[in-house]
Amino acid sequence: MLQILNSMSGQKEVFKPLVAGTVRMYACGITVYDYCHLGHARMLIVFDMVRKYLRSQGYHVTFVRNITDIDDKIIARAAENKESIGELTARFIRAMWDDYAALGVERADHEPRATEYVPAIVSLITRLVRRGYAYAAPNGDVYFAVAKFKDYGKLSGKKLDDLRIGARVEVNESKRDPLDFVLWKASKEGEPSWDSPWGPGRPGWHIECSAMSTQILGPHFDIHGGGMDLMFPHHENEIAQSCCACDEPFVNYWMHNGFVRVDNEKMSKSLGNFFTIREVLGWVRDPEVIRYFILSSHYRGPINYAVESLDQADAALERLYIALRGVELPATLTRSSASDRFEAAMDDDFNTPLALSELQQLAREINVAKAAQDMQLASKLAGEMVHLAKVIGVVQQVPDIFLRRAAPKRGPEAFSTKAARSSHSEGKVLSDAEIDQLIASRVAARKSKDWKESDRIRDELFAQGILLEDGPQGTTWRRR
RNA sequence: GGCUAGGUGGCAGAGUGGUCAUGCAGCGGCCUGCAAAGCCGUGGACGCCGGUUCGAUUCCGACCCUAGCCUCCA
Repeated sequence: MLQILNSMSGQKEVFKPLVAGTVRMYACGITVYDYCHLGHARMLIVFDMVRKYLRSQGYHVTFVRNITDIDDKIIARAAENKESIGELTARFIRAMWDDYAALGVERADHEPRATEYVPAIVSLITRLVRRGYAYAAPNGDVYFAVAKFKDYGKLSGKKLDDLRIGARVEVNESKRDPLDFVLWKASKEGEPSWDSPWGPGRPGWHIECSAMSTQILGPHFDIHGGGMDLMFPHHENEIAQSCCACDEPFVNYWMHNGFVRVDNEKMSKSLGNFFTIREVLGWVRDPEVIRYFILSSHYRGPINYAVESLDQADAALERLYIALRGVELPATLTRSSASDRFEAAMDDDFNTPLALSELQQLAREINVAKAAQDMQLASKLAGEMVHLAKVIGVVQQVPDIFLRRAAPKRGPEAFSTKAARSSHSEGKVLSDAEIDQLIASRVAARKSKDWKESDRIRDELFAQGILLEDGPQGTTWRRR
């Protein structure tokens, strides 16, 4: 029985979909004006994991992740780069998809773009104006009147009066209440614009998500997710817009993932202390390492980026792959109590660290079976492990492919954003054939008990990052 | 100032009112020509102060500390 910690209530709640057997979920996607960073990676991986797990439990999942392709920052960046907005966003959308592919994050069922939903946005705003929840200001902007929505602040636990006291909102003469937020922005000279009943303009950020989610999933759906930083004001505003426009409850379960920190500070574009996904991909032997790192903490808590954490994830994955090495996967799947424990962990608000520990236990059992020469049992357990791991998107490769991949060299820029970004040259890499040849000479040396020569070759290879292991079936190698 | 998370062994990171997390690192053993990997065993922890309890790291209260949100941000 799946339980989800609902940000709205702050409680774990038993998950009950609106329509039996189906789940409709929406996650706020990316504003495409730069490369995705590790913070985005966490959001992407977390909700990909949620979707995969729900699917593995037999739900038919419709997943929507929007793309914000019109926004102040996009306009500014395009001007800075002297390229068109369309070129800029197309470039970063492609880059984003490459990052998805690398991380094993599946594309959503729908990836609506704000610019393609302007009619839906305009009609939603029209409705809010007609119902008295929004007003057009003299300057051509349209604002949502926060005070008209009784439940405003419920998600983030804020009260309107408290917000007004702490408000750092810039003074804006057009707003009736400083907390009112913009639904439609009158366009300035040279900015992209769409026609509307309030004159040429473009949508505000918050209304996009309401329009796209409602249009695709309906006015009331199951799960809405995003980073913690979106809880206020973005999600709060979405709730206000959607509820006031549709008189429906909007979302049943709100999920928010924690931040990625670096040097104990939130990683963010505005602080400039971010590592992009493509950078970090260059510092791990395999993208699965990033996924394992992200999923080895619970999605809601904070995680700290450190090269050491990547290495720990690498070591943990290595152990799983070493267990699988030399074991044939079975044709049919069998379940043991490990599957029950794995699912119990996932059912408990997606406790991936605990679920991963079940995989580690399975690795031990496989190793024991292998040592006892019980290859049938080892195979059975390996099949179960790979099957479970698939649910969260790790351990999906042939063991030797993972184990023989070279660990990349890292410059100082991998350790801190403060270090200068620099490129570094890769050392010479031995080919598999060369490695096999050296191993063959060493096997010969061992046969004649020439330990000195045997160790010399092993040391030589080790200096190249290649680790030899002598087993009953002969000598195998992997990189470290 | 308001609101929200969180403080667990050398590190990372789960969890629980009284027997085990898990991974890495350490120690002892088995295996190995020696290693590596693996297996078995093992030490080490719950921010601080009170309270409830037969018993609290786990529940309650105060305090200290950290991060986040209150302005764009996953």
